[in-house]
Amino acid sequence: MFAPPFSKLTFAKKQLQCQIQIFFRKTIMSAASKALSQGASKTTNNAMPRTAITPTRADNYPEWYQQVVDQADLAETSPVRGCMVIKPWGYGLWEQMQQKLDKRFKDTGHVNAYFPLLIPLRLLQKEADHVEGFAKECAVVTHHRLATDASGKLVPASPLEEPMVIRPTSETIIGEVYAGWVKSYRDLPILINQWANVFRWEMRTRLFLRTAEFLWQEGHTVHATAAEAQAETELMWQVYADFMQDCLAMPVFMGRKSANERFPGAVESYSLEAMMQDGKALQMGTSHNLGQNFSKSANIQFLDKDGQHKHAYTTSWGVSTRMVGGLIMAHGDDDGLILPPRIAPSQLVIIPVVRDAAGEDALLDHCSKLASQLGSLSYAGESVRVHLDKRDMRGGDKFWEWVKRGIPIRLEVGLREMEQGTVTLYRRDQGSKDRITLTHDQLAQQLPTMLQEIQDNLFARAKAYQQDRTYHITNRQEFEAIFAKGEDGVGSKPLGFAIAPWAGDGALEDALKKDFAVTVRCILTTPPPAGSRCAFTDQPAREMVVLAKSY
RNA sequence: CGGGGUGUAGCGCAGCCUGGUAGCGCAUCUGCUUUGGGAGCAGAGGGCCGGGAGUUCGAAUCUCUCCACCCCGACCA
Repeated sequence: MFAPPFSKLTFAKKQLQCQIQIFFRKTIMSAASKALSQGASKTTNNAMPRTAITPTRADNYPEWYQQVVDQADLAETSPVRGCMVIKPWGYGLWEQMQQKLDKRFKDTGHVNAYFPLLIPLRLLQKEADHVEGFAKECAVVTHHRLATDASGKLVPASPLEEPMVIRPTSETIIGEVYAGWVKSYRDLPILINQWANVFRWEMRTRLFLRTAEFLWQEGHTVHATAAEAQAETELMWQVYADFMQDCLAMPVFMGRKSANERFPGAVESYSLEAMMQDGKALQMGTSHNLGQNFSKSANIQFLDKDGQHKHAYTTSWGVSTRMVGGLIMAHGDDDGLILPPRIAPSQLVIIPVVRDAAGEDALLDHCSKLASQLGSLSYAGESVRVHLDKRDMRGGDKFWEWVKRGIPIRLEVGLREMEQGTVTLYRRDQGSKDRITLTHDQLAQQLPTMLQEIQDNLFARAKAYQQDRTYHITNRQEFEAIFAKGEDGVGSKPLGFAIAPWAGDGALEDALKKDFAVTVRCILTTPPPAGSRCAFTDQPAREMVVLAKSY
């Protein structure tokens, strides 16, 4: 066994500096290179507990995020620039989100429909602000055929008379269609949602957080009055908030968007802002009151009860696969993903501990029965989702794989448990070695409660973190304590959200963005305390804003 | 679109300066040993070295030229 040249280690220097130093001293070089090539620490040193994910959140948050996406088997980059492959465990998460949201949409009177992927250029052209907002990031289809050139290569042929854009969002095409549907006040309201993919030519992409193509839902509604449209916008905003808190166990700040941050073409945008564990904000969803902007550009008119032709009022609202990224960064730890039970694709995994072939069949049979027994229980109005992991792998590998995937509960069942009629249970919201032994009856009795405990626990943790990192500030010095970098590259307070009385304008927002990379995430609905003054301009405060760095 | 970098086995890399047709770790497969935790030992399979052209007896290595991707900026759910 000889030591490999140091250069071999350089690529991972950043993540593994600490480990490398230890390894060098101990000259366990084979262990080190093994660890490096797996992108995971294999240290056996007690002084530094081994984590399933390397680096840790504290060491390198962005890299930790990428590793979790990889190690939890959620998604990977694809051969297509900027586009991801969502793998079954990641897609399962999205399916759970879809299911829960869809129910809420239906419960509030909406129905689903589907509109075309391609949008003729002239439609996009119609709304000026909208054009300006999306023009730079559209993929454009210009040909409708492929031909082979002299060298046998496929080349686009037959140019389209009018190019089409791949929808970056569907306001324009849906507006065009709605214009044909709406004639009378009797046709209103229209309450439609679409589950779809959209495409935006993003410069820099990160799995789930910003990819060129992503999956989302977009609700598009039409109303007879401004008040109805406003009510719809706020209703769906609230539906999102309930979903995020109840299912994703994520607390959010809710507020209006400033003119700078508003959706192109909207009169008012309302957002939900969640805090990630690095103190940065992630916009989890938006609900827009589009006023008459799109109904005028698409000519959505109706004959009202009073015999007058009027332009309708429209709204749109959406959330995307980006929420998966938010979920990872809100709940994950240094051992990987942690999933709230309500949206976990599987809530419980049974890992049979097989010692030798002798008892294997009986054990698997025993576990299958246990799985169906547990699967017949219900939690949060649904059957408990149980997975039996029968794969022919070593137990330890399976154990850690499920830790990294974030499954809420792991059960181990070996011959010993089988004989005793017990299981060994581990909760993902507790230490990876913390286990309890339960009889089947105890388990069946306690499981639903335990799932809810995990759900509540995750929310409470996220909420505590959010509150801990939310600072109420009244002046610029307090702002800079959070966001201005000192000599060591960090502020004197941990990065987080600042809530400030505000009387600023777009120019001030631009300045804060330029100097501190901080933006107004949203304008809270709560008014500023009487007599309070803007933290930056010292003018009488108009409103309270949430300031943060964001994804 | 500006600045920098990288393309060698599934993944991560070495080899290139000083040309002699390819190596390491992990992963994979097989056997034995292990087994309440992310194994051990032994063996095996896997690469026209991003594409093309040139120099040369000979190119992963030198020259030219394309192409792709990554990082930093401008943009964003």
